[in-house]
Amino acid sequence: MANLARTKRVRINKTEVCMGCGESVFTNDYTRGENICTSCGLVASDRIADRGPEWRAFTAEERDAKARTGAPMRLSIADKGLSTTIDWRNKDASGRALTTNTRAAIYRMRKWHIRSRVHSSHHRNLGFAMSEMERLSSQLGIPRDARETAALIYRKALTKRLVRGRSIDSVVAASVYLACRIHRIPRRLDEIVTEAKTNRKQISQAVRLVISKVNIYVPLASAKDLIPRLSSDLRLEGRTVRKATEIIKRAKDERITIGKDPGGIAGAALYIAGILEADRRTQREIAKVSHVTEVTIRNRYKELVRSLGITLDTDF
DNA sequence: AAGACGAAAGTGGTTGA
DNA sequence: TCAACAACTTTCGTCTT
Repeated sequence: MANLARTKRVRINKTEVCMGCGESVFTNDYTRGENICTSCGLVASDRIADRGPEWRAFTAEERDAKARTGAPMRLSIADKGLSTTIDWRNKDASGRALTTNTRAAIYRMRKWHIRSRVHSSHHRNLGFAMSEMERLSSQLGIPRDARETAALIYRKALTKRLVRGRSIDSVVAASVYLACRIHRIPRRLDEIVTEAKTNRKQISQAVRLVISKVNIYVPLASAKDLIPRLSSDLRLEGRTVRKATEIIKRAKDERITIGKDPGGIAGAALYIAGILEADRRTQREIAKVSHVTEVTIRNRYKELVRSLGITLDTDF
């Protein structure tokens, strides 16, 4: 009876109903880490946090037994955030100075403790890699969970000895890029390249290597995932965005998207949707935000119109 | 004058021998 | 390792709004 009001964890995604207008039209804007209703523009946070513990306890003993403490384990810290350190001060827990004998013992312990921590090249490597990864993903605004995925990919690559003979930076950049793909965060390789410490060639080599040798499923970049980012850059209206999404879905079913630049497909879909919904943008504007040329937008849009049988007559 | 169109030639990456 | 290839880009003259 007492626990009836327990908060439920709620996850909002495309299938959820908008609290603002009641329509079920959410799209995820992973670039900005938000969910935006395509009908009324309501922005909802990804999750409504449940601040309470996930367990229930009915007696004091039970509570004590179930309580846990400490920071969560994180893969993006070289030692997963679980290391112990030995203080440099020669004082005991209550602040008293140590005796000469104990001090010598502590000194030896400290020495070996530090040595063992950076003992293997593996750990040393991770130390460098994780700080670079933190820098890179902060620079690119990558959300926490994608960073953890990137860290996991890097660890796998390292244990498979893929970093040998390659720069740490290139494998780090590749891991971050792949993590974005897995989390469907639209980041082009070029965006990673501009912030990374190595060149494009090395990074793309590392990307291919990791895909082939590390056992991870990396989905292909899809036009659908680009829609939220592009449409908000173009300030398109909700109905246009929905129309574009529909066009992409149909194009995918018709299998005409294979091997094509997703930017071109997404751009063309938005162009068509703009005409149909009287919310038009020029090919130049769209080409600019989609990072393809006007010619590509044109080719894709001609192709889409032809194979989907879309008529662009707006006056009726 | 801006936007759209399409032809032609050039570029970088993938694939298969 | 090389050539063939598809997709995409650059450039440019022309047509449309």
